[in-house]
Formats: sequence, C-alpha cells, structure tokens
Amino acid sequence: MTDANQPYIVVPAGGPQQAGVRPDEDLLEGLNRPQRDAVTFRGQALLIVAGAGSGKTSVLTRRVASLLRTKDAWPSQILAITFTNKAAGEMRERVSQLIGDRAQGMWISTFHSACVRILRREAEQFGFTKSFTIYDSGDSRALIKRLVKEHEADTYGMTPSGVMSRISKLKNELADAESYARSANMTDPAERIFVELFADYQRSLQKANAFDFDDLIGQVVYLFRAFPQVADSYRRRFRHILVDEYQDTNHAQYALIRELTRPPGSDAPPMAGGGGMMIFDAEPDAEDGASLTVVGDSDQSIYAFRGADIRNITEFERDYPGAKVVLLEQNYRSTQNILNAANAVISHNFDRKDKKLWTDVGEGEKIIGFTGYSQHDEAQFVADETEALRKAGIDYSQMAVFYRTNSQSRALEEIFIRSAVPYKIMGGTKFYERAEIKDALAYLVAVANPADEMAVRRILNKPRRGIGDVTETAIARYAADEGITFRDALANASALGVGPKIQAGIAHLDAVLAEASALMVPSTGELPPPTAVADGLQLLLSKTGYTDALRASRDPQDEARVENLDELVAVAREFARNNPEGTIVDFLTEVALVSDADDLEDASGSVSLMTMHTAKGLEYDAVFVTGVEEDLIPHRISANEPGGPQEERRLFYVGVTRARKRLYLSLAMTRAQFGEVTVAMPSRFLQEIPTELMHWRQSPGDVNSRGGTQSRALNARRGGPGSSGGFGGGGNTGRYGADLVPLPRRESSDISKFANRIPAKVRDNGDMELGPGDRIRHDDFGEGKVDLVTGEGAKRVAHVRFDRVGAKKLLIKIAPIEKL
DNA sequence: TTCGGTGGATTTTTT
DNA sequence: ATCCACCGAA
Repeated sequence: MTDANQPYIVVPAGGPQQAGVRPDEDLLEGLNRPQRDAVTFRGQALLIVAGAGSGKTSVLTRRVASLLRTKDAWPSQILAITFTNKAAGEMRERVSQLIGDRAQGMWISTFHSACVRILRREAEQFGFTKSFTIYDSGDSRALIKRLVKEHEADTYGMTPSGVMSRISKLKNELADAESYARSANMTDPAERIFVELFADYQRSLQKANAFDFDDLIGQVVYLFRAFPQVADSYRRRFRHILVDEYQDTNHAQYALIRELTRPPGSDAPPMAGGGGMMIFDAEPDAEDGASLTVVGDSDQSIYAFRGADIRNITEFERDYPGAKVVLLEQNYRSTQNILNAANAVISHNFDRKDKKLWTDVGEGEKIIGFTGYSQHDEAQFVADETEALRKAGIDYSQMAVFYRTNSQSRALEEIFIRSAVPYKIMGGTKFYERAEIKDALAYLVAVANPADEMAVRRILNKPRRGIGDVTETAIARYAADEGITFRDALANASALGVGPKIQAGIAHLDAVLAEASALMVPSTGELPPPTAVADGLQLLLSKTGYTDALRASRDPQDEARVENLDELVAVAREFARNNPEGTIVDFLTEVALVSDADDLEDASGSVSLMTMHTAKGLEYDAVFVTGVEEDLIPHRISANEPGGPQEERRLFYVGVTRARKRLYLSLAMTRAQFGEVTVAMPSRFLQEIPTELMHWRQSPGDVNSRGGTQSRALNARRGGPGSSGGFGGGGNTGRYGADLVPLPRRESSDISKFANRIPAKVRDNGDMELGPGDRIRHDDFGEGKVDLVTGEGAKRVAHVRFDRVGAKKLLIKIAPIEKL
C-alpha cells in the first residue's frame, strides 16, 4: 500500500486535530484502504464486514488503540466484546502492545463475563446476592432433570435435554415462563406442564441465588429495563462499544447491545414515587448513545443452533440508520486455491450477499484429498502426513486437524499415539466437567453460596457418608419445616431422626464446611489472604476424606482423579498469584466462564485437534478437515432443520478458510458408530469444489472400485507422501501402499471417481408450487403428504408427513423432492 | 444404602 | 462402544 499520503476524510469527534501527522498514523501502517477506514471512522455506528482472514482482529485492535491515541475515548469508556475468553485475552494483549499500559481500565471480555461483572455489582437490586452461583449446562441439566421427575413430565415424552434446550431457546428470545404462557396453547396439557417446569426452574434458580448461562445475559437486559437509572450509569460509562463475531449474537445479546447504545436518560419512565431525578449538566455528547462497532461475517455464522440470529448482522443498517459499512475482502491468510475452494462451496448457499475473497499471494498448492477405508485408515493418513510436513519444515504447532463431532477425535487420538505424533485436543472433554472437579467446585460453592441447594446436595454423600435418598429427603423436609436453608439444616443433624452414624457424618460435614467458610469468607469483614481459596479447597478435600477415599479405591481411574484434584488446587494457587485480591467468588466465576478452549496455545510443539466450531477464529499453515462425509458434514441431524444444511456449509467453509498454505480434505468409506460399521458417502461439499483445485491421493472411487473395505491402518506402514506422487485409480493398482510401483502421473481428481454419486448440482425447486394436501416423493423419505407450507421465497418450508418416517420439515428450494 | 448387573439409549456443534 | 438408569441382592 502506498497511499499513506492520501488525505483522510475523518472528522475526529474529539476536536480538531493538528494538521500534519495524525497521532495514530503509525497504527495505520500496512493496512489497506478499507482497513484504514475501519480504524479511523468516527461516528455512531460502524459495521465491518470481515471475510475470513481479512485482518479483522488487527483492524479491531488498531481501532481501539486509535480511539485512545486520538483521545476520542478514555480506556474506561471502551467496552469490547469477543466470543471467547481467549480472543479477549489476545485482544487485550495486542492493544497493550500498540499503546502500552493504558489498556488498563478497558472492559475487554465476553458477553458472559461482562454481564457477570454487571450482575455482581447490581445483584442486590433484584433479590440476589453478590456471591451468586453460575450454573453451567451440566448444572442446569441436573436441576431440570430433578424437576422433570418431580412433575412427572416424562410421561408427556419430555426429556431433560429437550426441556433444557426449549428453555434456553426461549431465554435467548428474552421470554420467560409467563410471557411464553400467554402465547402458548394452554389447553394442551404438555404445554401446561412445560410452562410449570419453566417457572419452577426459574424459581429454583432464584432460590439458589444462581444464574444459568442464558440468564447472565437476559437478566442484565431485564435489569436495565427495570432500572433505567442503572442502565444509564453504564450508558454514560461506555461511550464506545465494539462487538466481534456479531453474526453469532442471539436476540438477548442483541437487546443488551441495544440497551447499552441508547442515549442515557432516553427510557426513563415517568418517575414513580418521585425518586431522585438525575439532572446532568449537558456534557457535550451526553445525549448521544454510545458509538457502536460490530464486526462479523454472515458466511461464518455457525451458531444458529443455539439461538444466534444472522439477522442481527444482515439488518444492522436498518437497526442503526446511517451506519457506515466497511467491507474487508482481501484475504491475508490463505492461498488462492484454498480461497477458490471456499468461495465455490459457500456460493452454493442461496440468500447470501455475494462476496469473494481474494489474495495476492498466488495459487499455492493444490488441495489434497484422501479417502481411507476406515476412520483409522484416514487417521493414519493424517498422522503420516503431519510427519511428512514436519520433515518439510512445518512445526507441529502450525498444523491442525478438524472434525465435525467430538467423537471423531478418538480414532485420531489412537493413531496419533501409535505414530508418536504429539497432539493436543482443544476443548474436548472438559477438565471442569469431570465429576471429581465438579464435586470439588460444589464444595467451594457450598461455602461461597450456601443458598445453592444443588451444590450442597451434590456433596452430601461424596465421599460416602451413608447418606442416601431417605436422609436427603429428611433434610429437605426439616429445612422446609423450619424455614431454613438446606445448608443450615445440616447444622442440626440430631433433629433429623436418622441413625447415629449418619448424624455424625452430617455433623462432620457441617463442621468442615464451617471451618472452610471461616477461612475463605471471614465474617469479620477483613479480607482473606490470597491463598485462602487454595488452602480452603485443600482443607475441604482432605478433612472431608474426599481424596483419601479416592486413594483407597482400587479403581485405577481414581488415581488420575486425585491428580486432577491436585491440578485444580494448582489452578487455585495460580489464580491467587494473578489476582491477589481474588475471592472465592471470583475464582468460581473464572472457572465457570473459562473453557478449556481458552487455554492459550500451550499447544506448542503439538498438532491441534478440535471441532470445526472450536476452530473459528484460528489459523494454521496446514489444516486437515476430516470426515468429509454425508451425515457428518453436513451432519445428519441438520438435514431436518430449516437452514440446517446451509449452516453446515458455513461450518465447512470456516474449516477450510483456517488454512494458510496447505489444506487436506479426507474421509473414510466406512465408519464405526455405536459399535456398528456403516458405509459412508462423500460429502456433497466435496463436489462443490472445482476438480482442478484438488489432487486426490486416493479418491472415493479408488477405494470403492477395489471393493476393499478391510482396514489396514493398524498394521500397514506406508511410504511417506514423498513416494506417493499421483496414484491413479486404475482399479488394479492395489492400494496406496509401500510396495507399489508409482504409475505414470495421473491425477485422480475426476468427479467420476465418486463411487456414490450424489447430485453434483444443487437442486433448485424454488418455483415448485406446493400446498396443503399435495403428495410428494422424497429421495430418502419416500412418499408423504404436505400438511402446511410456511415461509416465503427461498425460505419456504414444507411440513410433510411421510408415510414411512413421519413428520419432517423441508426447505422446498433444495429438498430432493418431486410433486406427484 | 450400596453394589453390581442388565438393558436401553446414545453423538452436533458451546459461552 | 460407552454411559446411564433401574433393579434386586447383600
């Protein structure tokens, strides 16, 4: 870029700048024109449409730095929201690199962390205390499970997870039980039960002084709406709000941002009871709402399943009239071949603004395809290839393997261990979801928030104290009779009418909890020492006999559990070191909100394994996208949901665009699931990639034409990729193996190699006329009758009752159907 | 109350 | 294949 001398058409809000050098000139170095515009724009609303790899993070951090440098904002006036804690950490890091310590005082965090911060301050306003617990999805599920049982809702076919996801969806729409009940069909007994469950769940949370994940957002919105003066204090504080990954925000998050960007004082209702009206001297722009910057890419929206609403970004200009829009389309990450493939695939999504990524780094290598006989075979290919790449000078830490579902990681792990390839699984089975860790944390919660009955119940009989269902119920009854909490009931073991042994057990538990409380939450008002949390945790684990019980066990897994607990204590010590003032509540907040995916890249020296969802926002020199099969990507479950297959395509797009130099797409002909071997078909997405971009080491046709299905991954040792030039799929060549004579170069990228052909062209039934009563035939589901057609245009959805497989919803435009 | 066995369901993605 | 809920025996 050589346009550094072009005049900027920028009017800094903070007053006239000196002619000549801008104070943020150095921040613009190396940026292209649109990127500069995005950094320097000053105004109410800015939408940055940032394609994959277009330098979005760089732009965002520089924009923040620029706001500070030009004195358009104080650090405390900035609120930057990212999707993960990791992204927040990186952003903070990069901003301080640009402008130094002034980064202190900014709020850079996730939606959830920011909301917790607000809720902790304001909790007392609406019936919670500062030390509220945060329920993760496991906790919510446990609670809902209990309620489902109590309400005998299972007789209506309700499952805990079903109820949970419905509640979550509703909360994401800012609905509560009451508002839902108003629109629900309350003559349906199942609906009535559900409403009761929902209400009961919410009451339980309130009683436990707890918020679930969704509440963290939703309750802040309620808070702001119910207490305008509280909202105003945040509106006055945050003058610049920046939101990353805006395409993945849900309605509650959208509403939160709307609340925050309102002009202060704008929604003060007629003051009830003459409460002190706040008069502010007209600070220059006190009447304006905060300036809002959102960054996103609708092609990378992959969280609709959990309530993300793509319209938040597509309709941004309508929501914020006069918004400036900046498009970043130049890609600085990948080779043109990779981008062409990505563009080709994503262009199959209709109903999207056309956008083409481009780069000036050149074509690069072809995309390598490989088909294994089994998932192990596929994994062996990946392992061999990582080895070859490392020999070619690429560090393991610059390689990543993606898959659609977590369960696919197993085969990869097995083979990686066998092949001695160092790897790290990102965000898989979570450390904080292990039973022993949850137990330990429940002990801490019992101390920090005694109102949380769930936590106390959880630890009641861990380790074994002979307390079973009967005793638990007795405690609950006693607590209810006396009007005290479940926790306090423990202090009166003798009154419960249970055996002496059990009484002693309860009394002991109560004493240990009390001792830990004295240590971690001194009632004298003085601050506990920084080590209090770690010490208290250790005290709880040893004095309750928890660790001893594990050590005494014969189960070999229990040894690992003890190690995990040691690890947790170490985490607590580390926390104390980083936060000398940190309380037990702060610690619990951190572990509730920090996920393992946030572990900064201590993946040094190892290959990263993760789901495609986790991969969002990351990039690697070499990327393996595995399991590129129908029913996996696109996932089978998505097929029935309107918009599902398109979201899957975006997910695949996200995976592909993570690669800088080399991209591998692999699949297996057979895949074992539920212990059964099933035949897999190549994903339709493969056929959306122009054949000339790919080089198949072993195409689906190669594998199938030999009819071989035996897996040889576990004993075959192959030649490295160096010896495997271009094996053609002749049929008599044997397999890709060590003992083969390379055939004359013949690329097997021909689409005819696909053994299981799936329609290469995307169907377009856009103009099919369909109405209730029509009969149709579906390629997979057979014949059925249309009940109802909803939606408009490209989004028309047919609700069909199939003769064989029951009711399905189909997107008419693309479903493989014909009218009969 | 605990333990062990059996049968059934289970796997989409995550702050 | 693996995890969980449920059941009957100690």
